[in-house]
Amino acid sequence: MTQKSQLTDVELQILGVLWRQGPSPVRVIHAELEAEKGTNYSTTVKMLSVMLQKGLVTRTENERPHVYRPKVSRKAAGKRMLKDLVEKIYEGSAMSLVMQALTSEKPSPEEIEEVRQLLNEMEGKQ
Amino acid sequence: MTQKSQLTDVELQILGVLWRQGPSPVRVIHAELEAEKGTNYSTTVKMLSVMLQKGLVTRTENERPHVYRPKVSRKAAGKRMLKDLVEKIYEGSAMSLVMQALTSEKPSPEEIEEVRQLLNEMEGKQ
DNA sequence: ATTATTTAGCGAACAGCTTCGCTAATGTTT
DNA sequence: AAACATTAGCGAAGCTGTTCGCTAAATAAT
Repeated sequence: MTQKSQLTDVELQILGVLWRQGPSPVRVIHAELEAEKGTNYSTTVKMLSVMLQKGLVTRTENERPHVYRPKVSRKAAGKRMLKDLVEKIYEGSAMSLVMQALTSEKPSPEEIEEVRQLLNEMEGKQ
Repeated sequence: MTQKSQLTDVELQILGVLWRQGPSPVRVIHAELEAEKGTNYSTTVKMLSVMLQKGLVTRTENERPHVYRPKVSRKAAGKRMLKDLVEKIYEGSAMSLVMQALTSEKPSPEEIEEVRQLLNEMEGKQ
C-alpha cells in the first residue's frame, strides 16, 4: 500500500484521461492506456471496475457502452497528494515545498507575477 | 510500483528518521517504526537490508552495531517526488502546484514575505 | 566457559495493484 | 436467424513491497 488508500498509478492515469476528456466510455480511456503502455483491453475494463467499486468513478448503467465519470476532482486529488507529500518529505511545512517548487522549475515572469498577486490577496485576508 | 523505482512508504519513513537523527543503528530506527506502527524488529532489519541493496542507504561494515546513513538527501528526494506529483496531477505545471499549496495551507505573514523575497530574486536572475 | 542478550540474516508468507485469458452478454451486419 | 464485432465480467496469475518466525552470529554478563 501507499498508505491508507492513496490513488495508484494506473488509477491516476485513468482519472487523468477523464479529467482531460470528460466523461468517456472504456474505448476512449483504453485508447490512451494502450498508446502509453500497451495495456490490454481487458485490463482497462478491470481497472475501471475496480475503481468503480472503490468509488473513484461512476458510470451510466442504462446506456450500453457505459460512460465513466470521475468521482474525485483533480483539485481534490491534488490537494490530498500534496498534503501527503508535505507530510512525508517536508515534515509538514508546505512552505518548504513551495520554495523548492519555485526554485526547481523556473517560473516565467508572468507566473511570478501571478504568484505575487496571490500572496497579496492572502495577506489582505489575514 | 509507483513508477520506476519511487521511494516507498516504509523507505520514506526510514529515510525520515535518518534525515532527522543523522546516522543511526538499527535500534534507533526501529524504535520509531515500532512506536509509529508496531513494526517488528526483524522487519526493520529486513527493510534496511533491502534499502542497502537498492543503494538507498549505506552502513559501516567494520563496527558492530552497524550504523546506517542515507544515501539520498531529503532535498533530492523531495525534488524528485515533487516532479513526479506535478507530472501526475498538474500536467506538468509546477505553478499550479504552488498555487494550490499556497491556498491550501495558510502561510503566515513571515512566510509570505519569504516567498515574496524569493520571487524577487528569481526575477532578478532572469 | 556458560549463559543471556543483542544484532543480523534468510526464506517464506502475505497483501495490494496490475495484468490478461477466456467466457458471456449485447449489438450490428448480412 | 446466423455470423460477426463490440463491450463487459470473472478468476487466477504475476509482481512488488512488507511482514515476521526462526536461526545464526556476535557481544556482554555471570
